[in-house]
Amino acid sequence: MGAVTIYDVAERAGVSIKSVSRVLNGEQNVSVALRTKVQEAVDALGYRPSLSARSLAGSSSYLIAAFVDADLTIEHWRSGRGNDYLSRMELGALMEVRSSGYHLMIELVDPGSATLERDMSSVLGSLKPDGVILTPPISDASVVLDVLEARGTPYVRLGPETQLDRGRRVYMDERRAAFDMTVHLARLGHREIGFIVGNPRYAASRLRREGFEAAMAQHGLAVRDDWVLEGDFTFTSGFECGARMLAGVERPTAIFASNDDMAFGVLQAASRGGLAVPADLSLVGFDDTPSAQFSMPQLTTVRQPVAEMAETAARMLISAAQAKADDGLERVHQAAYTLIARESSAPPRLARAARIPVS
Amino acid sequence: MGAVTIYDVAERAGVSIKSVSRVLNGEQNVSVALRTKVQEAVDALGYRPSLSARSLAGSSSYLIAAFVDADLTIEHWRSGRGNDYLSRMELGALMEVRSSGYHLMIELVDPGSATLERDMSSVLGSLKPDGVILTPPISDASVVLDVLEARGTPYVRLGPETQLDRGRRVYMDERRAAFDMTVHLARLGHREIGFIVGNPRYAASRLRREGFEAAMAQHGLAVRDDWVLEGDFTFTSGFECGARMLAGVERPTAIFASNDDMAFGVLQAASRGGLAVPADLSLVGFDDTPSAQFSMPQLTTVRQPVAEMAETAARMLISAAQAKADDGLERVHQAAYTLIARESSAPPRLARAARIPVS
DNA sequence: CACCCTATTGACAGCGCTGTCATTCACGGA
DNA sequence: TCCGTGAATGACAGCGCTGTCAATAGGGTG
Repeated sequence: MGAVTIYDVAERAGVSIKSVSRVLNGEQNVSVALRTKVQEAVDALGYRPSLSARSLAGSSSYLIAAFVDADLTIEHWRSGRGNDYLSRMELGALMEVRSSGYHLMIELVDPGSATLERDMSSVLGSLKPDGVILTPPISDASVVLDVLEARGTPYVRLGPETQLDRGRRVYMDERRAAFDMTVHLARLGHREIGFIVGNPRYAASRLRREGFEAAMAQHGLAVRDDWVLEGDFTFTSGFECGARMLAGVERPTAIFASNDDMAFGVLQAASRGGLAVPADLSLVGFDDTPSAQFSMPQLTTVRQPVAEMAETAARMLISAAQAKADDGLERVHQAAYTLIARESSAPPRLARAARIPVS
Repeated sequence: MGAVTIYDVAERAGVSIKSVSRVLNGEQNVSVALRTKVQEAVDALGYRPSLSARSLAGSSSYLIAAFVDADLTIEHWRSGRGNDYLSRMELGALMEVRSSGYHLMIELVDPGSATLERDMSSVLGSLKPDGVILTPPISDASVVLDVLEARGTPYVRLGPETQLDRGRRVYMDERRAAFDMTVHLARLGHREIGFIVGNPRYAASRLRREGFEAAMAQHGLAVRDDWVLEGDFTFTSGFECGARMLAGVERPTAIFASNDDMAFGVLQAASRGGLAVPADLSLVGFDDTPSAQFSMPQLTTVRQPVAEMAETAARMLISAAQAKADDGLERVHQAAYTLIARESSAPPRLARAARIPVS
């Protein structure tokens, strides 16, 4: 009943199990005749090697694990909301992994756990993954890197900020993307630009802010303290920051939120305050969440190619697992972002008067 | 170096490996003294049994697989968009699986493949999962059910429509939810209600439509053919259907889209046509995607507890795997939906004249 | 022709567990 | 006293592969 083993294949092909194994693993020094015989038997029987037997006997497990922050996941789980980043990451990893005959396993990691080191060892010990993908903010958990290195398990960090010399990484130039976005606003004619910072737990928050500030400086624009507010990447925090920033007599003509969710919060706040976007206020975000295309107005934002990045990460790990020598392999990959200008950003109204809401 | 095996534990505890195994698996007839000794050694060494060895030697693999439609996934992957349903499903499954020491593996299945049967056998053969969660539209792929049954692998179908007697299932009463939503509109005073059907590939599309029609009938409202349009669950299709439905001289005072994405499409179309929601048009969706809270107006919709459903599914599978006898286990579970009334639905304007856009 | 090499194939041990069967021991009844 | 019984533990054989090492067969060389 589907329980086809290597013995069945060997018997049918009239060869030893080792030869079957050789063909399956594409080893050298296998005659064409053998290869064909085995291949035929494999096809006829619909044989697929058992993952567990392979990983138990050999040095590779054909498994790639993705480590995801447990807190973040629990938070999403509680709120009943999906995680777009995670989902896109997975899609990418899945596509790559699948085409190479590997499997993907998602593991939750709690970087705050007192027993983190032990937890990690346990997971790695019981799974023996050939490679691990670290997603933010795990990418920067140095204990995790330590354990991984101690075990010699190859890993790729997605969007890490610290200790950039450790391990492999795939990242996007967040700083420059934020810079570009700010320039986009400046070019439209905005001089009074507000900024909403993201969750300090994520490295990206700092980078985006830096990019913003650098661009402002370069264009000779003042960064006003009361127009740089701290959010935490949630809609609610965006709403609050937006409301606060727009409440004053003086208010920015454009707001750059560190992510789309917060931008939607600002949009809501603006609309409550009777301000039209982009007529009265230009608004831009970051991430290109699905909603960015559905919102009214559609949101100008930066698209991060998360799926592609995960694909690259998976590919790096798989080639690392397959290569005998560890050199000559790509260790760092920078992914290209895209600034997507949609409806929510436009030139500011020229007359100051015009900025007073009609109500 | 983390490579702790059962032998190490046995040695440290001064017992046989079999005893360690017994304690680990909570078998009967184990003295308290033994249990404590072993437990101590396990803790001290930070031991975790190897997944592959366990699954190779024993009858269970501690693995739950989720089968996901490959086409759908590829589509999402291409568009660079995450999959909210999938993400929520995973979160739920992950939480449950994790608390029981199981692992979750996502596998893509192409139900249209000519070699589907073989593919399935291969995957099941190489993974040997203790249970499988089927997501729509795989839940209704009878070949998949066949193979699963032939191998005796327990499975849970999420939201299946056909062959309801097969396997276990966790579902939501889509029909009744759509019924309730329609009643919600009728109670607000709407008599001219349009409907946008979902992708025919999904069973839910039919059920939602039936619920709509039943409610209309019960309230003595006419279902107009030109106000029931066929979409495919995408924003674009919603936009098109919406535009078409709102273009005529006569147009509905409310539109019920079979999912949120299409509702957003309608919203866009309405807004292009100068219609305000909900003043000129009430609009409701289905799914409660994240955007539903961020949109303006916020969307009235039905929340499907996907994460909970997946949790339940995982729990069913795990208890099935652990139970010796297969009886007395829950095989069918109905999840509760929630109708979330937000800003996008309101009473229709009374005067017909008022429905002409001000432009 | 003896001899060394390389290409090809097979035999076999073992990876770290679980399942099966055997062993031991204490206890109770005939 | 002897035997049956059940509880507690251990010995050992695999699960289905891969890694290692041995064996065999050509092929070229001096």
